[in-house]
Amino acid sequence: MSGTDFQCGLEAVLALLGGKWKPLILYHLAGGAKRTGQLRRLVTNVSEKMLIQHLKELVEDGIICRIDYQTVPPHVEYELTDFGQSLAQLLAPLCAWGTQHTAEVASIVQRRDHPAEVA
Amino acid sequence: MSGTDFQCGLEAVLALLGGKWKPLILYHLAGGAKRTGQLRRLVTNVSEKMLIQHLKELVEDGIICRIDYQTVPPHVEYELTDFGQSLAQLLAPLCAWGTQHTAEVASIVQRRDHPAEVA
DNA sequence: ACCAGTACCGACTAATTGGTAAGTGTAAGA
DNA sequence: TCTTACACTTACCAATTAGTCGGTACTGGT
Repeated sequence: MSGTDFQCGLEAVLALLGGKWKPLILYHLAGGAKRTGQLRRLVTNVSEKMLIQHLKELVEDGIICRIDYQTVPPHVEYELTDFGQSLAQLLAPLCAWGTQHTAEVASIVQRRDHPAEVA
Repeated sequence: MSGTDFQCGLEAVLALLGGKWKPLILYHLAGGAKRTGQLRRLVTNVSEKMLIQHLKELVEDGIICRIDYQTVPPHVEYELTDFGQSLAQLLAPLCAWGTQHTAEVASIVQRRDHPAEVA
């Protein structure tokens, strides 16, 4: 046994998308190729280190590909592969659900921070 | 600002399902109420501590509910709430994708463990 | 009497993950 | 010339997350 056997497809997906920002990166890349700096601004709060680290992992996993324009002030873009596309499309329903329940989720998360403040 | 503002619905979902085993727990609970020991056996590799911790969080977040039969050798069951149901249903497509691409994902994950062993 | 099992708690430790801050080399703009 | 920006790296530290082990209160089987 190698830990590579998934008891349910969910685990396979989780193995690919584990990492605080990966789903967000995929989401933004679903709208087309972006360069590094663009992503850093789109995925607010991500540190440069984590962005690049996750980007590298996603490239290694064949989910996105890196396009280097070989110019001297560097210009690099990232784009979803077909595999990544199919994965990114799965996120749309989650995103929609989250948008619908934003208020509910926000109040749940707040309740976690300030415990029992209600009557 | 409180960190409770999501730039995309995805973050809301992630706020609820962050935790190594939560998606798996929801998945198993989608098949009906289960008692603690059952879940511990279903979600293989989970430690008792993590299971219970996640279960508690999910209860606090209103995603599942705890049914205590008040018997003396304790008997407790966990069941999805309506809210949790709607969340759990989102996981089905992910699970299906993972099942379809199991082989591909498995080889990707292995490539991460043993770096460059190929010709 | 003793051990196993139920659901759960708490202290302590280990591993993973995330974050900060600095530096690289080049070139365009002020 | 001095600063900014590009994409990225490295070293180091903090926070989160997970895991181990032992204990609780009770009962049923042997």
